[in-house]
Amino acid sequence: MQIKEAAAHLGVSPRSLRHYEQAGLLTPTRDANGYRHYGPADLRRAGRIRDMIATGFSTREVLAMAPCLSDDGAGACEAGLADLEHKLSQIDRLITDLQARRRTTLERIAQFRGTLSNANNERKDPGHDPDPRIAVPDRVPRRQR
Amino acid sequence: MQIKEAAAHLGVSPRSLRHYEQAGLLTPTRDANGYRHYGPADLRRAGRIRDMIATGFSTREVLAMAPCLSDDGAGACEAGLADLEHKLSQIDRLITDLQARRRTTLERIAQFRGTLSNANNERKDPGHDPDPRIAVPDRVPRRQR
DNA sequence: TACCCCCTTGACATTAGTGTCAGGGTCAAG
DNA sequence: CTTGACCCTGACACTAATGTCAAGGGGGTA
Repeated sequence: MQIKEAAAHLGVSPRSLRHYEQAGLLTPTRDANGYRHYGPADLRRAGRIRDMIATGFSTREVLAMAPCLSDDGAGACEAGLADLEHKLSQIDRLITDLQARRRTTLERIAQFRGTLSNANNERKDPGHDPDPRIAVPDRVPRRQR
Repeated sequence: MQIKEAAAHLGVSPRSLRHYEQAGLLTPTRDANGYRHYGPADLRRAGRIRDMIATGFSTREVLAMAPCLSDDGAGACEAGLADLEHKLSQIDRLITDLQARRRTTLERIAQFRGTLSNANNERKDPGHDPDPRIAVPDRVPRRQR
């Protein structure tokens, strides 16, 4: 599969695929004419990279846990595991918050619609009090290099 | 609470807080001397913004769903809701993938350790075959402006 | 009062991801 | 053989997030 088709499948630009490759994250084979060839494994890997990038990882960070990215090889993944779990917890926190906000928002909308449909209902918002806890992620000013 | 303390609580730099403010995401009050004052609501909001940014949203995207960000007000949030659910699904996909990869990685490590502790065990990796489906996010080249 | 630490705004620098273009090759269809 | 649609590399541009510095003010404490 050539780069344009692979990019289309992944929903990214060919430019981005080349960028991932340049960052050392992806190494598609080359056809005799020098064209990049993306096999199924390359597509899976690229999909993971694409998701990582889309979720706030930098290519350097992804590279740091590259061993965890490949389909095979349980090798030197321990190093990246900490980073991975750590980012996972960050994302979990956000997800939880997002879902909570989504729930309360839907409730508000439902209530709003209810208020509209029988306007004489004077029930006030009970105040559902979002979790006031401030989650503190570790400050990593910018990956040293 | 002044900016330095707020930033410390949130795990970001004062510079970033000013940046969020400049992007129209946050509006802390000002003390008589002109210093920014961050109340609990400001901290909660800033925490959400920080998480959004850390998870790949741009300030423009966050701004687009600003109504959904405040503690109160179920108002014009519908517009942002689509974006929000949409990104939520992206994140869900990644989370699922990450958790799956984490599971299999842990399995590999466990197996590796097992292989080490009794080296005469010649059992091969059964090949757990990660989901080959390539999830395709919608291609949004770059938010038009 | 002097000192220190915090604050303000504004400017400039850096980095990452990405778009886009130029100059040139591959290859299949007409 | 020409044409059109791909591909390649390399370069330049843009944007967003962030760091950092300069110039100056606020305010508590020795």
